[in-house]
Amino acid sequence: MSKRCYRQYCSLARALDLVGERWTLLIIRELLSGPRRYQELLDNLPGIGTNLLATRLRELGGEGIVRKVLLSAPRIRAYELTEMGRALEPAVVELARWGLAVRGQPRPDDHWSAQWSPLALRARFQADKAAGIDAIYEYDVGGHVFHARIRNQSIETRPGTASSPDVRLVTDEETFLDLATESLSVEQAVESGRLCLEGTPEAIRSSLEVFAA
Amino acid sequence: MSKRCYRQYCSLARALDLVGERWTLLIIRELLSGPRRYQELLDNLPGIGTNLLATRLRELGGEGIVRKVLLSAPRIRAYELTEMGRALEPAVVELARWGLAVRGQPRPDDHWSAQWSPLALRARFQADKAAGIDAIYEYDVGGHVFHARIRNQSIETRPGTASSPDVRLVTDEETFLDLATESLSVEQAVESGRLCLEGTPEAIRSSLEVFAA
DNA sequence: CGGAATCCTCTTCGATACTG
DNA sequence: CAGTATCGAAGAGGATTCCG
Repeated sequence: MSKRCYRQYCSLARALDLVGERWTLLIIRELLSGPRRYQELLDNLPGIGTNLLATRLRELGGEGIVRKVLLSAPRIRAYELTEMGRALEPAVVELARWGLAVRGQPRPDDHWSAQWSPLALRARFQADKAAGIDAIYEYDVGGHVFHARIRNQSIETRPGTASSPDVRLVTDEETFLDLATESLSVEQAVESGRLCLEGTPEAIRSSLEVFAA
Repeated sequence: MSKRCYRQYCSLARALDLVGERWTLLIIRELLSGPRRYQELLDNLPGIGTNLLATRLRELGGEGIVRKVLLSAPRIRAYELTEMGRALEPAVVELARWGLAVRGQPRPDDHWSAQWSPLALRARFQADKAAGIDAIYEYDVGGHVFHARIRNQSIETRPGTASSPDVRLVTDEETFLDLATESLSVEQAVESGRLCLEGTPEAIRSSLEVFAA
């Protein structure tokens, strides 16, 4: 009757007992950028099936990884990560970092969302190249705005604008994807007007270098 | 007829397409400690079912994550990680680190193996407490010997003895497990003769502190 | 209308038995 | 010892229906 599990006293096996099932870590990925409503999750997880999403959310709720909340303003129901859920972030980032090397090029019917940009940036972040950098970079990818704070050779990302970013990067979704897949260089993107970079030349250089392939 | 996948251009989703299926990351965990033969994998993964192990190994082989090798001396077949496979280590460690907080106590029929001790140590390793430490610790857990090298606030573990370790820790499997679950303190274990620690008092103190809960 | 539970089909899993 | 074959059980995916 109870959920399938590995029956091993190993912290990896226990972690996988809780979040190792199909779709679970992708749900966590969605919620890592903030509370989301049921329909938003369905939209960004094409193929999941409504029953499975409901089941996963219930399980994650029971395990204390996700909780239901009422967003203020328009009081609508949504799901958000608990502290235990947010603690999965390093693991998610490391998996994504590994995935970078194996992901290849997009396939014709691959889904893609600008909401994944913060995770993509964090996966590409290279701590060793960030020594001595203390800066805030703001990104606007087709209207999805977020910013990253680089400090102590680590990175944090948050939704929304930053108060006084050292660099602002504005582009559309297609260009950002082209940059991510390295089918377009930053120089080409700027020259063709598809990418706008604001900041001192030195700050811009740093902001690109810490994510260099 | 190809394998089930998420059809998302996201490096996390791609990673999970390759290693997100049931048992896969546990197979990787086993192989992270070195080449293993088919039967060894079956023994340490109770419940996996021989067909599923064969299927996973075939898939991982096709993806370039695992390869078959012939061990020298007695020429026996075994499986080992490719470089791409070993690159999963940080992700596995981060998942295990998260699992530490949620794993609870062993359940009656949980399987446990001393071979998981290196991973357990790495999951508990606290980089911030390792500043200034450059040392080698050797562990003998019921005859399973491995050593850890701490340097630059990072840890590496390898099977076998070290040439001149700063600390040697010798214990039996049960005691190591009791220490891991924190149902026994190091002091109690030493007093009762279940744990033997060799090294200078300062080195011993450090060797415990970097893994402190 | 958004948020889920139900139903049904297909795939995967797990256990055992079997083979090179 | 290293797998393959088989089959019942459980899980996944899609459409539809129900609930508020």
